Amino acid sequence: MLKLSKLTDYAVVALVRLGQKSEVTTSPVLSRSTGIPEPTVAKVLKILATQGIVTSQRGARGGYRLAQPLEEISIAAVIQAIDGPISLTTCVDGGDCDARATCGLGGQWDMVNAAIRHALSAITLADMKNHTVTDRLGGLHVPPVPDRPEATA
Amino acid sequence: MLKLSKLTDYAVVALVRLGQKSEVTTSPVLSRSTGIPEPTVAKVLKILATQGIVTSQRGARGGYRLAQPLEEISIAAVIQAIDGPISLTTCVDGGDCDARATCGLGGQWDMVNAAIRHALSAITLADMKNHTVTDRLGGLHVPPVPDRPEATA
DNA sequence: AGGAAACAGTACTGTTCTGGTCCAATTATG
DNA sequence: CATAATTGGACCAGAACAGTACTGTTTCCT
Repeated sequence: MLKLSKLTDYAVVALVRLGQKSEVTTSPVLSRSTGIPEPTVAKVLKILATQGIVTSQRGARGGYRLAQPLEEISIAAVIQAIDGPISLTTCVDGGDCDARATCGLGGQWDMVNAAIRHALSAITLADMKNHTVTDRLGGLHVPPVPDRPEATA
Repeated sequence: MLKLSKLTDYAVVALVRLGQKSEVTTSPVLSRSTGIPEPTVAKVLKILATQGIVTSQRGARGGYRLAQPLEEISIAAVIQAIDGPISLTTCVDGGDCDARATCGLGGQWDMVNAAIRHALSAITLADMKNHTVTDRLGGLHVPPVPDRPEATA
C-alpha cells in the first residue's frame, strides 16, 4: 500500500510530544500522553535511541530526550530509523532482481527513490505539529499535486 | 521499509515493455519478454486491467494493450493501481487511528502523502525506460526540491 | 548499602499482507 | 457448433510485521 509501518507513525507522534517537553520523559508518561500502548512506545523509543534520534538516560529518574530540536529532524530520518532505508525496490542495491537483464529499465528506480527521499527530507517534525500548514505550503514544496485524472479507484 | 510491493515493480516492467509493442499482447508473450514468471505477470496485468491502466481483450487472440501512451502514465498511477492508495498512515481516511485525540498531529500526514504523491506523479513510465541514467537527477523533472540543510541521516 | 525505578536487549506469538496457484467465464476460429 | 486460446476471479501458502512479555543492566533514593 506504500504505507509506512505503524511503528513509524507512533514514532512521529511520540517524538513530537517529546519535543514539547523540555525535560527527560519516561516511556509510561509518553504512553499516557500520546495514547500509544506502553510496550509499543517503549519499543519505539528504544529503536529511536539506537538510531540517535533521542538520547536516553538510564536508571531511576531516567527517560528520553530529543537529541535535536524538532525542526532539525526530518520525516525521512524517522522513517529510516524505524523502517530502515528508503528504497522502493530491491533492484537498487544490487539485490535479488532476477529479471534485471530483461526488465529493460536498468535501475531507473533510483530516480524514484531519490524523489521520495527528497520529498521526505523536506518535511520536519516541526511541520507535523499542529500549526496551520497553509502558510508553509506556499513556500514549501509540498502539495501543488496536479492529481492526474486516472484510475484512482 | 517503505518499499513498494514486488508486484508494482513487475507492473512497471511489464507496462514499459507493453508500451513498446503496438499490438495486443498476451500474458505468456509478455512473460517471455520480461522474464517475469507467467502467472505473476498475468496477475499483474489483470489488476492493471481492472484499474484501467491497460485494456484487455478476452477470448482467443486476446491480450492486453496500453490504455494510454507511456508518457501519460505516472508512477503514482501504477502504484495506486497495484498497491492501493498512496497514504502512508491509516490516519488519513478516518481510519483506525485509536490515538487520534491524543496524538496531537491531526492529520498532518496528509502533507507528507501529498508530497510523495507529487514526487511520484512527476515521473512517468516513459522516464523509466532505458534512457541514460547519467542525467537522471539533473535534467529530469525529479527534484525541484530545495532540500533543507538538515537531518538527512 | 539496599531497594526501587527505568532503560536495554532478546525472544515469542498473533495477525496481516504479499506472492503465487488453480479453476471458471468468455470469445475468436475452424 | 465445437474447440482452443485467453482473460477474470477466487483460493491458498508463505513471509513479514506489529505487538507483547521477559530478563538484564544501570542509576537514583532511602
